[in-house]
Amino acid sequence: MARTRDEAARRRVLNSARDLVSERGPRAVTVDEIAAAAGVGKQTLYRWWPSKSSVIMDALIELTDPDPADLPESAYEALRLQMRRVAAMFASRNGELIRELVADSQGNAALAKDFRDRFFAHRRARGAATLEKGIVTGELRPDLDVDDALDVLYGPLWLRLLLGHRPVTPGAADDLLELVWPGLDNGPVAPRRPKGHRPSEKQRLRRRSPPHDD
Amino acid sequence: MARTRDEAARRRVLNSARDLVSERGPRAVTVDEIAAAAGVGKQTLYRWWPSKSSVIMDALIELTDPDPADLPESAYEALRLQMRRVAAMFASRNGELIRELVADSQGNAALAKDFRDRFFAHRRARGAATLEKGIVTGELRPDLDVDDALDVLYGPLWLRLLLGHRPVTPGAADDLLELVWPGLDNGPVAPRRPKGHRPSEKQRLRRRSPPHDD
DNA sequence: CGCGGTCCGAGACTGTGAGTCTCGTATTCG
DNA sequence: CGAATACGAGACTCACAGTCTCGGACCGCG
Repeated sequence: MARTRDEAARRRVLNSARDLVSERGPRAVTVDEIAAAAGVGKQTLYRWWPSKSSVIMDALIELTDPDPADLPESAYEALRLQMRRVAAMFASRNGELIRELVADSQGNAALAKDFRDRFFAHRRARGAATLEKGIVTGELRPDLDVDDALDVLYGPLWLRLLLGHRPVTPGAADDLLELVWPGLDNGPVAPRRPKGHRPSEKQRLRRRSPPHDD
Repeated sequence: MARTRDEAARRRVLNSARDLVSERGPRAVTVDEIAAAAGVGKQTLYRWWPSKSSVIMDALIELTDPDPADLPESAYEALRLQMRRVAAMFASRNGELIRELVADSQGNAALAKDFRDRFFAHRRARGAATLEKGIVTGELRPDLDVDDALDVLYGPLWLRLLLGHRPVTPGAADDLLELVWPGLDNGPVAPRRPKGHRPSEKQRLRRRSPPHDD
């Protein structure tokens, strides 16, 4: 006995949010602008989203969901690829969106939970799957704590994104994985660590990283 | 040919900021309240600090600077202690301040730089010193990249602080160090890894961490 | 086919709090 | 002693998230 939700309006809002935000950054975009660009009343927007940040998060999730794809068999190479993808995302315009959402999540528990459940958890599950598979194949330590390992692998990338003390590059992902690997590796047993991931002699003698260029 | 800065007023501002913020959290405190509690005009406050966040950061730095103290000889134990201290700080009321400052740093480049230079860099330098000493003594790999190692050790704690997907506890610090250690350790040579830091059999068989209780 | 409930676009309105401006007073350097 | 500047107090501006109000459009149900 009533009117149904206007799906076209929903799409216009998300598209406008995406465009405006990737053009001028999330901080500089106002709710009024998103609504006006979408040709939508503010009330319509607030009927379906609880806050501006929530709209932007929906737009972000649409932007970044495509992924799965096929991963290398080797756990090492699969992790390397996954970490590189995250690094690339952090370095892109989407990284700015993510920073902003994490910022708004401080002091907004509902948004924080939404971010964890709908954005973070998905990606984390992919990493967990890779690790668990590596444990099954014997490439990774059987007693490996998957959650701790994920924190150790991805924490540094998040730290760089949010603190900005160092850039986030694909090369950084390689270095971090290489550094952590001995703690994940199943050591002397089973399928040994893949050849070729050990650093060159030049790299091995390096102590402080020069800035990466990739 | 003029009046000088009122040092007592500066102190009153920082003390009021500290008290109010630790009582009600940084988000809930307004500039007007800080100024009123300090018995100071808002103009005086803005004459010496560029923003509310800047005031809070100054208060935080005063609160958390005391530390150096004597560290264990062993690099492993020194790192463990330092990581535990950071974990404790993150879990305390100061963790909330830090989260808030990082949040405000997104989209405020000046504050971000200030935070890195005056808060983050100090603490990071302490960790770097521990690592460098460990390299000299031969306990740590001679080709260790100190910056990468710091990111790997502390990144997970920052991630938990800012994302909130898992709690930050001293026990977590222990687990993370243990996981990363094989990548830092100088392996079969020189002063071997300290005895007693290897997990018990019960712990080694654990895959996913149960919640820590310390 | 028509009626009532809900959605819609548009935009006025409110609330809040950071940061600025003004003013009369106090201090201190020259 | 006087010009310059800091001070306390508080009024003011401004931006913007979020709410409310309208007349009109849509749609399921009877």
